[in-house]
Amino acid sequence: MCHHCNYNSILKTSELSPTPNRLKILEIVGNNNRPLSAQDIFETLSRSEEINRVTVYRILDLLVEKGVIDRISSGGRSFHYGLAPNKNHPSHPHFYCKLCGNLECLNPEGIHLEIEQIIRTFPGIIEKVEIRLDGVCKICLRNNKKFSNQ
Amino acid sequence: MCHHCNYNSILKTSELSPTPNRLKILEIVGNNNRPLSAQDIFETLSRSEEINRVTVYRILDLLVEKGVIDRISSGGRSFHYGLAPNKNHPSHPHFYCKLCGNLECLNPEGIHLEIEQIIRTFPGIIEKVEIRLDGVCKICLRNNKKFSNQ
DNA sequence: GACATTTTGCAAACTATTTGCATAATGCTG
DNA sequence: CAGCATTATGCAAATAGTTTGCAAAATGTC
Repeated sequence: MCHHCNYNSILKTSELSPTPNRLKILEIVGNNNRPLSAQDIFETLSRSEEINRVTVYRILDLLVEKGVIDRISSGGRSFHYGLAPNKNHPSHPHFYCKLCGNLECLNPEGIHLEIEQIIRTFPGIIEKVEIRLDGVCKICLRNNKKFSNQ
Repeated sequence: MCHHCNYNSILKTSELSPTPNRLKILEIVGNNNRPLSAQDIFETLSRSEEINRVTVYRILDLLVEKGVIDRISSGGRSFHYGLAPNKNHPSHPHFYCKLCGNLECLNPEGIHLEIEQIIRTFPGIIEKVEIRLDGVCKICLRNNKKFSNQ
């Protein structure tokens, strides 16, 4: 969730004209506290607008390409999208619940990743690092006897 | 790649009867130095055997469920599969090349992940941690002028 | 206002994976 | 070893998520 971002100017500085659709999709991604799937975004937007699913995919691709948002592996079949790390939003790990399929953001301070050695010695280019924890979330744990005694 | 594993006994201790197909799939996964997609495994196996793609998927699901192998998010659309961490194979990060789509294993010693605080305070169950670096691999870097001056 | 460019929609294709159901193989009991 | 239950596999079709091709609509430019 971002209260410091001017989405309009983010689009402009990324060489993207701020069309209504782009703006709305970026707002949905940015104002959410967890990475959303294309389907999530499509459904959210469809509640107030007429928009085609393909348009959502294309805008998401554009935003990823320009580095405005990140495409995140959910642990399930679909990609999820969240604001790319910047000064207001430090890079952070995610948690994927294998039962309900939800993806949530974890506190960036909880994790210390030392990776300099790899970056220094890796023969290619490293552009981003993704850390994901998989398991069962609090809610599914409560609803699921099977896991409650582990 | 595993030279210390007796796949047959791994299957048995996992309550799985060591059918020829299961054994062959586990061998392919275990003897490879990078996580493979179901398609990779299917193609490899098809060179010597008649096997159905669905059987490959089902066996992979079984092996994941029993904890013999890990299902790894590749960064692309398909899942990849590698031996689950054990005493011979410490958990390690992966690198995904966004150009060629290959996934490779990185040295486990290159990365230090401190995660105890999260594990201690997380209200659900954490079963596994996945670290993936994304970028452009050495080979694609060489073949791709576009990236060679970064 | 005419023309070029960009953005969106729609239908259809495509990739990876899963499901349902039938057959084949295997294991167990007497 | 026959009969039966269980497990493993195959095949066709369905599904989920995403991408592509092409045409229409919207926008920007002179």
